Amino acid sequence: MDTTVETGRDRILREAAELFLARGYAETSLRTIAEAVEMQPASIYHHFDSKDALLTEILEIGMDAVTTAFRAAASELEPSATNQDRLRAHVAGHLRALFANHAFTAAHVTVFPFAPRDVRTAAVPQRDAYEASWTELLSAVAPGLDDEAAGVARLALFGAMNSTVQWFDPANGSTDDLATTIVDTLWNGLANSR
Amino acid sequence: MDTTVETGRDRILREAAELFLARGYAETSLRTIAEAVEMQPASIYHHFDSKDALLTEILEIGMDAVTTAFRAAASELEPSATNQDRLRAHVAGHLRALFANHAFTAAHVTVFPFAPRDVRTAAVPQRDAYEASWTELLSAVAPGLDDEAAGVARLALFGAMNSTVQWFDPANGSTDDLATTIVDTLWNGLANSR
DNA sequence: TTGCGTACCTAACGATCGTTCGGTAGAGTC
DNA sequence: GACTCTACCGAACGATCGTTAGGTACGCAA
Repeated sequence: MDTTVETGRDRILREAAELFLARGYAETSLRTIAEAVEMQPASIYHHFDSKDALLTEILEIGMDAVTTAFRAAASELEPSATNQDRLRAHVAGHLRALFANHAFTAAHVTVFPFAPRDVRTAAVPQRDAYEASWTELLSAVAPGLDDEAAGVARLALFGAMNSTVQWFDPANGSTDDLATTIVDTLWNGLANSR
Repeated sequence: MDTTVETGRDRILREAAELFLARGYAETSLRTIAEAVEMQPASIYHHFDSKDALLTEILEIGMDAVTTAFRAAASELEPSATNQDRLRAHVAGHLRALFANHAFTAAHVTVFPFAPRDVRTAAVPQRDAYEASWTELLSAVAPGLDDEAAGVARLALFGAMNSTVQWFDPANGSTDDLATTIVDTLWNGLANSR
Protein backbone atom coordinates (compact mmCIF):
# COMPACT_ATOMS: atom_id res chain seq x y z
CA MET A 1 0.00 0.00 0.00
CA ASP A 2 2.90 2.36 0.60
CA THR A 3 6.46 2.28 -0.63
CA THR A 4 8.26 1.70 2.67
CA VAL A 5 10.29 -1.42 3.17
CA GLU A 6 8.40 -4.34 4.63
CA THR A 7 8.90 -4.32 8.40
CA GLY A 8 9.25 -7.38 10.58
CA ARG A 9 5.65 -7.03 11.65
CA ASP A 10 4.30 -6.83 8.11
CA ARG A 11 6.43 -9.73 7.09
CA ILE A 12 4.99 -11.87 9.87
CA LEU A 13 1.48 -10.97 8.71
CA ARG A 14 2.19 -11.82 5.10
CA GLU A 15 4.06 -15.06 5.68
CA ALA A 16 1.55 -16.22 8.28
CA ALA A 17 -1.34 -15.46 5.91
CA GLU A 18 0.31 -17.50 3.16
CA LEU A 19 1.00 -20.40 5.50
CA PHE A 20 -2.51 -20.38 6.98
CA LEU A 21 -3.91 -20.41 3.46
CA ALA A 22 -1.69 -23.23 2.29
CA ARG A 23 -1.89 -25.49 5.34
CA GLY A 24 -4.74 -24.30 7.51
CA TYR A 25 -4.66 -22.53 10.83
CA ALA A 26 -4.21 -25.34 13.33
CA GLU A 27 -1.80 -27.13 11.00
CA THR A 28 0.52 -24.12 10.93
CA SER A 29 2.57 -23.81 14.10
CA LEU A 30 4.12 -20.63 15.37
CA ARG A 31 7.48 -22.29 14.92
CA THR A 32 6.75 -22.74 11.22
CA ILE A 33 5.82 -19.08 10.91
CA ALA A 34 8.92 -18.08 12.87
CA GLU A 35 11.07 -20.11 10.51
CA ALA A 36 9.50 -18.44 7.47
CA VAL A 37 10.26 -14.95 8.81
CA GLU A 38 13.68 -15.99 10.12
CA MET A 39 12.89 -15.24 13.75
CA GLN A 40 12.45 -17.18 16.95
CA PRO A 41 8.90 -18.18 17.96
CA ALA A 42 9.02 -15.95 21.01
CA SER A 43 9.79 -12.90 18.87
CA ILE A 44 6.36 -13.06 17.27
CA TYR A 45 4.89 -12.28 20.69
CA HIS A 46 6.62 -8.93 20.62
CA HIS A 47 4.30 -7.94 17.74
CA PHE A 48 1.15 -9.94 18.46
CA ASP A 49 -0.56 -10.99 21.67
CA SER A 50 -1.30 -14.49 20.48
CA LYS A 51 -1.66 -16.72 17.45
CA ASP A 52 -5.38 -15.92 17.46
CA ALA A 53 -4.68 -12.17 17.40
CA LEU A 54 -2.42 -12.71 14.39
CA LEU A 55 -5.18 -14.47 12.48
CA THR A 56 -7.73 -11.84 13.52
CA GLU A 57 -5.58 -9.11 12.01
CA ILE A 58 -5.03 -11.11 8.82
CA LEU A 59 -8.77 -11.50 8.36
CA GLU A 60 -9.26 -7.78 8.95
CA ILE A 61 -6.74 -6.88 6.28
CA GLY A 62 -8.42 -9.21 3.82
CA MET A 63 -11.88 -7.81 4.43
CA ASP A 64 -10.57 -4.24 4.25
CA ALA A 65 -9.11 -4.99 0.82
CA VAL A 66 -12.34 -6.25 -0.75
CA THR A 67 -14.46 -3.61 0.99
CA THR A 68 -12.24 -0.85 -0.35
CA ALA A 69 -12.35 -2.39 -3.83
CA PHE A 70 -16.13 -2.56 -3.68
CA ARG A 71 -16.42 1.13 -2.78
CA ALA A 72 -13.93 2.07 -5.49
CA ALA A 73 -15.91 0.17 -8.10
CA ALA A 74 -19.09 1.97 -7.11
CA SER A 75 -17.49 5.40 -7.31
CA GLU A 76 -15.72 4.81 -10.62
CA LEU A 77 -18.87 4.00 -12.57
CA GLU A 78 -19.96 6.42 -15.25
CA PRO A 79 -23.55 7.61 -15.23
CA SER A 80 -24.22 5.81 -18.50
CA ALA A 81 -23.26 2.43 -17.07
CA THR A 82 -25.80 -0.34 -17.55
CA ASN A 83 -26.77 -2.79 -14.82
CA GLN A 84 -24.46 -5.34 -16.37
CA ASP A 85 -21.64 -2.78 -16.37
CA ARG A 86 -22.22 -2.11 -12.67
CA LEU A 87 -22.07 -5.79 -11.81
CA ARG A 88 -18.98 -6.30 -13.94
CA ALA A 89 -17.17 -3.37 -12.31
CA HIS A 90 -17.77 -4.79 -8.85
CA VAL A 91 -16.78 -8.31 -9.83
CA ALA A 92 -13.61 -6.92 -11.41
CA GLY A 93 -12.87 -4.99 -8.22
CA HIS A 94 -13.35 -8.07 -6.08
CA LEU A 95 -11.07 -10.12 -8.32
CA ARG A 96 -8.37 -7.44 -8.37
CA ALA A 97 -8.42 -7.29 -4.56
CA LEU A 98 -8.48 -11.08 -4.40
CA PHE A 99 -5.29 -11.47 -6.40
CA ALA A 100 -3.50 -8.38 -5.07
CA ASN A 101 -3.95 -9.48 -1.45
CA HIS A 102 -4.31 -13.11 -2.24
CA ALA A 103 -3.45 -14.71 1.08
CA PHE A 104 -5.35 -12.18 3.19
CA THR A 105 -8.59 -12.29 1.24
CA ALA A 106 -8.50 -15.98 0.43
CA ALA A 107 -8.11 -16.67 4.14
CA HIS A 108 -11.73 -15.67 4.50
CA VAL A 109 -12.79 -18.43 2.16
CA THR A 110 -10.77 -21.29 3.57
CA VAL A 111 -9.31 -20.43 6.97
CA PHE A 112 -12.24 -18.57 8.50
CA PRO A 113 -14.62 -21.53 8.87
CA PHE A 114 -12.20 -23.31 11.22
CA ALA A 115 -10.84 -20.36 13.09
CA PRO A 116 -11.31 -20.43 16.87
CA ARG A 117 -14.73 -19.20 17.93
CA ASP A 118 -13.45 -15.90 19.29
CA VAL A 119 -11.63 -15.11 16.06
CA ARG A 120 -14.71 -15.91 14.01
CA THR A 121 -17.06 -13.75 16.03
CA ALA A 122 -14.61 -10.87 15.80
CA ALA A 123 -14.60 -11.09 12.00
CA VAL A 124 -18.33 -11.62 11.51
CA PRO A 125 -19.54 -7.98 11.47
CA GLN A 126 -17.15 -6.97 8.68
CA ARG A 127 -18.06 -10.07 6.69
CA ASP A 128 -21.78 -9.53 7.12
CA ALA A 129 -21.45 -5.93 5.99
CA TYR A 130 -19.63 -6.97 2.82
CA GLU A 131 -22.16 -9.66 2.10
CA ALA A 132 -24.98 -7.17 2.56
CA SER A 133 -23.34 -4.84 0.04
CA TRP A 134 -23.50 -7.59 -2.56
CA THR A 135 -27.08 -8.53 -1.76
CA GLU A 136 -28.02 -4.88 -2.20
CA LEU A 137 -26.10 -4.65 -5.46
CA LEU A 138 -27.70 -7.80 -6.87
CA SER A 139 -31.19 -6.61 -5.96
CA ALA A 140 -30.47 -3.34 -7.73
CA VAL A 141 -29.05 -4.74 -10.95
CA ALA A 142 -31.48 -7.70 -11.21
CA PRO A 143 -34.70 -6.40 -9.65
CA GLY A 144 -36.70 -9.36 -10.92
CA LEU A 145 -35.05 -11.79 -8.51
CA ASP A 146 -37.03 -12.75 -5.43
CA ASP A 147 -35.23 -13.14 -2.10
CA GLU A 148 -34.40 -16.81 -2.46
CA ALA A 149 -33.18 -16.43 -6.04
CA ALA A 150 -31.09 -13.41 -5.06
CA GLY A 151 -29.49 -15.48 -2.30
CA VAL A 152 -28.75 -18.28 -4.73
CA ALA A 153 -27.35 -15.80 -7.24
CA ARG A 154 -25.06 -14.26 -4.63
CA LEU A 155 -23.76 -17.67 -3.54
CA ALA A 156 -23.24 -18.73 -7.14
CA LEU A 157 -21.37 -15.53 -7.87
CA PHE A 158 -19.21 -15.83 -4.76
CA GLY A 159 -18.57 -19.47 -5.59
CA ALA A 160 -17.40 -18.53 -9.07
CA MET A 161 -15.32 -15.56 -7.91
CA ASN A 162 -13.66 -17.10 -4.89
CA SER A 163 -12.78 -20.39 -6.48
CA THR A 164 -10.80 -18.51 -9.13
CA VAL A 165 -7.94 -18.29 -6.64
CA GLN A 166 -7.56 -22.04 -7.00
CA TRP A 167 -7.15 -22.15 -10.74
CA PHE A 168 -6.73 -18.73 -12.34
CA ASP A 169 -3.22 -17.40 -12.90
CA PRO A 170 -3.09 -13.60 -13.38
CA ALA A 171 0.04 -14.10 -15.48
CA ASN A 172 -2.09 -15.81 -18.14
CA GLY A 173 -4.77 -13.16 -18.46
CA SER A 174 -6.25 -10.10 -16.85
CA THR A 175 -8.63 -10.40 -13.95
CA ASP A 176 -10.83 -7.85 -15.73
CA ASP A 177 -11.31 -10.23 -18.65
CA LEU A 178 -12.09 -12.98 -16.16
CA ALA A 179 -14.71 -10.72 -14.58
CA THR A 180 -16.30 -10.23 -17.98
CA THR A 181 -16.49 -13.98 -18.54
CA ILE A 182 -18.05 -14.59 -15.14
CA VAL A 183 -20.62 -11.83 -15.45
CA ASP A 184 -21.53 -12.70 -19.05
CA THR A 185 -22.06 -16.34 -18.12
CA LEU A 186 -24.26 -15.57 -15.14
CA TRP A 187 -25.98 -12.61 -16.76
CA ASN A 188 -27.15 -14.34 -19.90
CA GLY A 189 -27.67 -17.73 -18.32
CA LEU A 190 -26.74 -21.18 -19.52
CA ALA A 191 -29.73 -21.30 -21.82
CA ASN A 192 -28.56 -18.34 -23.87
CA SER A 193 -24.93 -19.27 -24.27
CA ARG A 194 -23.72 -19.08 -27.83
CA MET B 1 -27.85 -47.54 3.67
CA ASP B 2 -29.05 -50.76 5.31
CA THR B 3 -31.29 -51.35 8.26
CA THR B 4 -28.84 -52.91 10.68
CA VAL B 5 -28.04 -51.19 13.94
CA GLU B 6 -25.17 -48.74 13.80
CA THR B 7 -22.01 -50.55 14.85
CA GLY B 8 -19.20 -49.06 16.86
CA ARG B 9 -17.19 -48.61 13.69
CA ASP B 10 -19.96 -46.82 11.82
CA ARG B 11 -20.61 -44.64 14.80
CA ILE B 12 -16.97 -43.57 14.91
CA LEU B 13 -17.15 -42.66 11.22
CA ARG B 14 -20.32 -40.63 11.62
CA GLU B 15 -19.34 -38.78 14.80
CA ALA B 16 -15.84 -38.10 13.47
CA ALA B 17 -17.24 -36.74 10.21
CA GLU B 18 -19.56 -34.39 12.11
CA LEU B 19 -16.75 -33.21 14.36
CA PHE B 20 -14.32 -32.70 11.48
CA LEU B 21 -16.97 -30.70 9.67
CA ALA B 22 -17.80 -28.56 12.68
CA ARG B 23 -14.28 -27.91 13.97
CA GLY B 24 -11.84 -28.91 11.27
CA TYR B 25 -9.49 -31.87 11.11
CA ALA B 26 -6.49 -30.71 13.11
CA GLU B 27 -8.75 -29.00 15.64
CA THR B 28 -10.54 -32.27 16.39
CA SER B 29 -8.51 -34.59 18.60
CA LEU B 30 -8.93 -38.32 18.81
CA ARG B 31 -9.86 -37.83 22.45
CA THR B 32 -12.77 -35.62 21.38
CA ILE B 33 -13.92 -38.26 18.93
CA ALA B 34 -13.53 -40.96 21.57
CA GLU B 35 -15.63 -38.96 23.97
CA ALA B 36 -18.38 -38.52 21.36
CA VAL B 37 -18.58 -42.26 20.74
CA GLU B 38 -18.17 -43.12 24.44
CA MET B 39 -14.97 -45.04 23.99
CA GLN B 40 -11.34 -44.68 24.98
CA PRO B 41 -8.97 -43.11 22.43
CA ALA B 42 -7.06 -46.38 22.10
CA SER B 43 -10.22 -48.22 21.06
CA ILE B 44 -10.46 -46.25 17.85
CA TYR B 45 -7.20 -47.87 16.76
CA HIS B 46 -8.93 -51.23 16.82
CA HIS B 47 -11.06 -50.04 13.88
CA PHE B 48 -8.72 -47.63 12.07
CA ASP B 49 -4.98 -47.57 11.51
CA SER B 50 -4.65 -43.86 12.20
CA LYS B 51 -6.49 -40.58 12.34
CA ASP B 52 -5.54 -40.02 8.71
CA ALA B 53 -7.05 -43.38 7.70
CA LEU B 54 -10.28 -42.37 9.44
CA LEU B 55 -10.51 -39.16 7.43
CA THR B 56 -9.62 -40.97 4.21
CA GLU B 57 -12.56 -43.33 4.69
CA ILE B 58 -14.90 -40.45 5.53
CA LEU B 59 -13.99 -38.68 2.29
CA GLU B 60 -14.51 -41.90 0.35
CA ILE B 61 -17.99 -42.34 1.77
CA GLY B 62 -18.87 -38.76 0.88
CA MET B 63 -17.65 -39.05 -2.70
CA ASP B 64 -19.41 -42.41 -3.11
CA ALA B 65 -22.69 -40.78 -2.05
CA VAL B 66 -22.61 -37.98 -4.62
CA THR B 67 -21.26 -40.24 -7.36
CA THR B 68 -24.08 -42.72 -6.79
CA ALA B 69 -26.61 -39.88 -6.80
CA PHE B 70 -25.20 -38.56 -10.08
CA ARG B 71 -25.54 -41.96 -11.77
CA ALA B 72 -29.04 -42.41 -10.39
CA ALA B 73 -30.09 -39.01 -11.74
CA ALA B 74 -28.79 -39.93 -15.19
CA SER B 75 -30.62 -43.27 -15.28
CA GLU B 76 -33.92 -41.92 -13.97
CA LEU B 77 -34.37 -39.37 -16.74
CA GLU B 78 -37.21 -39.89 -19.17
CA PRO B 79 -36.42 -39.72 -22.88
CA SER B 80 -38.52 -36.59 -23.23
CA ALA B 81 -36.42 -34.68 -20.69
CA THR B 82 -35.13 -31.30 -21.84
CA ASN B 83 -31.58 -30.12 -21.21
CA GLN B 84 -32.85 -28.04 -18.32
CA ASP B 85 -34.60 -31.12 -16.90
CA ARG B 86 -31.36 -33.07 -17.12
CA LEU B 87 -29.43 -30.42 -15.27
CA ARG B 88 -32.15 -30.06 -12.64
CA ALA B 89 -32.25 -33.82 -12.02
CA HIS B 90 -28.51 -33.93 -11.39
CA VAL B 91 -28.54 -30.87 -9.16
CA ALA B 92 -31.42 -32.40 -7.18
CA GLY B 93 -29.47 -35.64 -6.85
CA HIS B 94 -26.39 -33.81 -5.62
CA LEU B 95 -28.42 -31.86 -3.06
CA ARG B 96 -30.23 -34.97 -1.82
CA ALA B 97 -26.91 -36.74 -1.32
CA LEU B 98 -25.48 -33.62 0.30
CA PHE B 99 -28.14 -33.48 2.98
CA ALA B 100 -28.61 -37.22 3.44
CA ASN B 101 -24.89 -37.73 4.09
CA HIS B 102 -24.29 -34.23 5.23
CA ALA B 103 -21.10 -34.62 7.24
CA PHE B 104 -19.44 -37.02 4.79
CA THR B 105 -20.09 -35.02 1.64
CA ALA B 106 -19.63 -31.60 3.19
CA ALA B 107 -16.24 -32.74 4.44
CA HIS B 108 -15.08 -32.55 0.83
CA VAL B 109 -15.92 -28.86 0.72
CA THR B 110 -14.39 -27.74 3.98
CA VAL B 111 -12.11 -30.42 5.44
CA PHE B 112 -10.42 -31.66 2.29
CA PRO B 113 -8.36 -28.54 1.52
CA PHE B 114 -6.48 -28.86 4.82
CA ALA B 115 -6.22 -32.60 5.05
CA PRO B 116 -2.68 -34.00 5.29
CA ARG B 117 -1.05 -34.35 1.90
CA ASP B 118 -1.31 -38.15 1.81
CA VAL B 119 -5.01 -38.03 2.56
CA ARG B 120 -5.60 -35.45 -0.15
CA THR B 121 -3.74 -37.35 -2.84
CA ALA B 122 -5.69 -40.49 -1.96
CA ALA B 123 -8.98 -38.67 -2.47
CA VAL B 124 -8.04 -36.78 -5.64
CA PRO B 125 -8.89 -39.42 -8.29
CA GLN B 126 -12.45 -39.86 -7.06
CA ARG B 127 -12.91 -36.10 -6.85
CA ASP B 128 -11.51 -35.51 -10.34
CA ALA B 129 -13.81 -38.16 -11.78
CA TYR B 130 -16.85 -36.52 -10.22
CA GLU B 131 -15.79 -33.11 -11.45
CA ALA B 132 -15.29 -34.48 -14.95
CA SER B 133 -18.82 -35.90 -14.90
CA TRP B 134 -20.17 -32.42 -14.27
CA THR B 135 -18.01 -30.81 -16.94
CA GLU B 136 -19.29 -33.37 -19.41
CA LEU B 137 -22.89 -32.79 -18.33
CA LEU B 138 -22.59 -29.02 -18.64
CA SER B 139 -21.04 -29.26 -22.10
CA ALA B 140 -23.93 -31.50 -23.15
CA VAL B 141 -26.77 -29.38 -21.80
CA ALA B 142 -25.23 -26.00 -22.74
CA PRO B 143 -23.25 -26.74 -25.90
CA GLY B 144 -22.76 -23.04 -26.64
CA LEU B 145 -20.33 -22.56 -23.73
CA ASP B 146 -16.67 -22.43 -24.57
CA ASP B 147 -14.16 -24.09 -22.26
CA GLU B 148 -13.56 -21.12 -20.01
CA ALA B 149 -17.24 -20.30 -19.69
CA ALA B 150 -18.03 -23.94 -18.96
CA GLY B 151 -15.43 -23.92 -16.20
CA VAL B 152 -16.90 -20.75 -14.74
CA ALA B 153 -20.39 -22.22 -14.96
CA ARG B 154 -19.31 -25.38 -13.15
CA LEU B 155 -17.62 -23.42 -10.39
CA ALA B 156 -20.64 -21.14 -10.02
CA LEU B 157 -22.94 -24.14 -9.86
CA PHE B 158 -20.75 -25.93 -7.31
CA GLY B 159 -20.52 -22.73 -5.29
CA ALA B 160 -24.28 -22.40 -5.22
CA MET B 161 -24.88 -26.08 -4.44
CA ASN B 162 -22.22 -26.63 -1.83
CA SER B 163 -22.82 -23.46 0.10
CA THR B 164 -26.42 -24.57 0.65
CA VAL B 165 -25.19 -26.76 3.49
CA GLN B 166 -24.37 -23.57 5.36
CA TRP B 167 -27.80 -21.98 5.21
CA PHE B 168 -30.49 -24.31 3.84
CA ASP B 169 -32.53 -26.34 6.32
CA PRO B 170 -34.27 -29.35 4.72
CA ALA B 171 -36.97 -29.03 7.41
CA ASN B 172 -38.07 -25.76 5.80
CA GLY B 173 -38.37 -26.94 2.22
CA SER B 174 -37.52 -29.74 -0.15
CA THR B 175 -34.09 -29.99 -1.68
CA ASP B 176 -35.83 -30.64 -5.01
CA ASP B 177 -37.46 -27.21 -4.89
CA LEU B 178 -34.09 -25.75 -4.02
CA ALA B 179 -32.60 -27.48 -7.05
CA THR B 180 -35.27 -25.90 -9.23
CA THR B 181 -34.47 -22.44 -7.88
CA ILE B 182 -30.75 -22.89 -8.45
CA VAL B 183 -31.11 -24.24 -11.97
CA ASP B 184 -33.73 -21.67 -13.00
CA THR B 185 -31.53 -18.83 -11.77
CA LEU B 186 -28.44 -20.06 -13.58
CA TRP B 187 -30.30 -21.28 -16.64
CA ASN B 188 -32.14 -18.10 -17.46
CA GLY B 189 -29.46 -15.75 -16.22
CA LEU B 190 -29.71 -12.66 -14.09
CA ALA B 191 -30.75 -10.55 -17.06
CA ASN B 192 -33.89 -12.59 -17.67
CA SER B 193 -35.13 -12.86 -14.10
CA ARG B 194 -38.76 -11.98 -13.78
C1' DT C 1 26.24 9.52 29.66
C1' DT C 2 22.40 7.97 31.22
C1' DG C 3 17.81 6.31 30.34
C1' DC C 4 14.30 4.16 27.67
C1' DG C 5 11.70 1.94 24.08
C1' DT C 6 12.03 -1.28 20.19
C1' DA C 7 13.24 -5.56 18.31
C1' DC C 8 14.82 -9.46 18.91
C1' DC C 9 17.07 -13.69 21.57
C1' DT C 10 17.65 -18.40 24.57
C1' DA C 11 15.47 -21.50 27.40
C1' DA C 12 11.92 -23.54 29.30
C1' DC C 13 6.98 -24.24 31.02
C1' DG C 14 2.68 -27.13 31.24
C1' DA C 15 -0.68 -28.94 28.19
C1' DT C 16 -2.13 -31.67 24.57
C1' DC C 17 -1.31 -34.34 20.68
C1' DG C 18 -1.34 -39.11 17.91
C1' DT C 19 -0.07 -43.39 19.01
C1' DT C 20 1.41 -47.87 21.32
C1' DC C 21 1.61 -51.57 24.74
C1' DG C 22 -0.38 -54.93 27.27
C1' DG C 23 -4.13 -56.20 28.97
C1' DT C 24 -9.67 -57.98 29.89
C1' DA C 25 -14.51 -59.52 28.90
C1' DG C 26 -17.52 -61.96 26.15
C1' DA C 27 -19.27 -64.51 22.17
C1' DG C 28 -18.66 -68.31 18.97
C1' DT C 29 -16.21 -72.79 17.51
C1' DC C 30 -14.56 -77.38 18.00
C1' DG D 1 -13.39 -76.82 28.54
C1' DA D 2 -9.60 -74.98 25.81
C1' DC D 3 -9.05 -71.86 21.71
C1' DT D 4 -9.79 -67.89 19.05
C1' DC D 5 -11.55 -63.67 17.51
C1' DT D 6 -13.70 -59.23 18.23
C1' DA D 7 -14.28 -55.22 20.79
C1' DC D 8 -12.90 -52.67 23.94
C1' DC D 9 -9.95 -50.44 28.23
C1' DG D 10 -6.02 -48.19 31.34
C1' DA D 11 -1.78 -46.26 31.29
C1' DA D 12 1.80 -44.42 29.28
C1' DC D 13 5.22 -42.95 25.39
C1' DG D 14 7.74 -39.20 22.90
C1' DA D 15 6.76 -35.25 20.20
C1' DT D 16 4.90 -30.94 19.49
C1' DC D 17 2.03 -27.29 20.74
C1' DG D 18 1.14 -22.07 22.31
C1' DT D 19 3.05 -19.36 25.51
C1' DT D 20 6.08 -17.05 29.10
C1' DA D 21 10.16 -15.39 31.71
C1' DG D 22 14.14 -13.13 31.57
C1' DG D 23 17.53 -11.63 29.08
C1' DT D 24 20.74 -8.74 25.09
C1' DA D 25 21.77 -5.32 21.44
C1' DC D 26 20.81 -1.08 19.45
C1' DG D 27 19.00 3.52 18.35
C1' DC D 28 17.40 7.83 20.04
C1' DA D 29 16.30 11.54 23.28
C1' DA D 30 17.64 14.37 27.27
